[in-house]
Amino acid sequence: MSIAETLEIWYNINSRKLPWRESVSAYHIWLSEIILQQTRVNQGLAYYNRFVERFPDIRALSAAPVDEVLRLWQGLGYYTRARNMHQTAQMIVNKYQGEFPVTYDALLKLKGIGPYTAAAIASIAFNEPVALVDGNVFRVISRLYGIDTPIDTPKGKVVFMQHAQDLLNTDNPGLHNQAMMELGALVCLPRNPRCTECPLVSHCKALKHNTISLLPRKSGKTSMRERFFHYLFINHNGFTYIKRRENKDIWKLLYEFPLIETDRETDFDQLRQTTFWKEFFAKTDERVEPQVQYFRHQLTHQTLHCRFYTIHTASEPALDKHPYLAVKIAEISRYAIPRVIDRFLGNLQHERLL
DNA sequence: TAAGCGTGGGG
DNA sequence: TCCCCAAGCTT
Repeated sequence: MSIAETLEIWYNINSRKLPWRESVSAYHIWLSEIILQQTRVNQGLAYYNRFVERFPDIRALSAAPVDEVLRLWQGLGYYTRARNMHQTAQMIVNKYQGEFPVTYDALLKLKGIGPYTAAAIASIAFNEPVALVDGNVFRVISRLYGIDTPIDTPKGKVVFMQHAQDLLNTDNPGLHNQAMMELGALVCLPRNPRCTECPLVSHCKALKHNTISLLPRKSGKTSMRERFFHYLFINHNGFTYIKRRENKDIWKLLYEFPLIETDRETDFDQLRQTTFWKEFFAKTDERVEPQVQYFRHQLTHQTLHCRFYTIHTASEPALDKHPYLAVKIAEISRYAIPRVIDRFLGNLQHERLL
């Protein structure tokens, strides 16, 4: 029996039951694939269900304001995915009469759809014989064939893509692709893989050569940046102030409190000397609560040191130079906010309940 | 082309 | 606690 045949038999017995696997609609496949980019099934599942319920079809999604889409996406990370997904929905409704393109090449042209997602939709929804390569497939193939070419290089992408395409069962490409990923997700794990349960154990070069723990190989080299965020949580008669991040940085289009960013640890006195502070509080007297809440927030290539200063003011801060939005504190939940601000607000609520 | 983009879970 | 990793894409 071929590797592909063995794999499919295993998949038909062992695959997880997941909501998007109940559907063959390109919309559902697309939605799940965008959500699952760099995201575990367990983390994305609830988001998928919420999106399908709120936006049952692509027209509903295209008609929503981007702020609502981001609010629903809040907490999932990589927010560009939500913006691109929304734009693509509008493109498909306005230019393609609400119908997805049906080929890999055409799908690839849409925003937020790269080689992986185009192959996933084309093979699963439209039965096109294109292999896909994601993190799971890199792992399975590198071990199966004992390939130590680094996966995070242009050459690596070519090499692994070729092997994946050679291995593809063109009779049922969608099933085959999902089976490859499922094997990586359930059996061929990054650490402590379950080789005794693996249907391909007799074919596995890495197991034979005892190189499982060395594969897949990565070229490495990543740098870490430290940033210091000082958030001003204003309370003026139950109102606080927020603004949408518009620049090319993290959390684009998410809302946040007035922010003073520094490139090193900064104490409170230094903060009060900043131009922003002087301008912002020029017209009012600020009373800062003594306890400052600190959160260390870890991103992939940045460590954020976030301090939240709760500040009561007698009158409204100067909004002419700094166009912040006044919102009732109880109504912040209407806006999409970064996880670390959500954590801060959660702490507040928790303390008040105690 | 390499760097940047979030968050949560697990070892 | 720290580091790795996860159904990748964009610029």
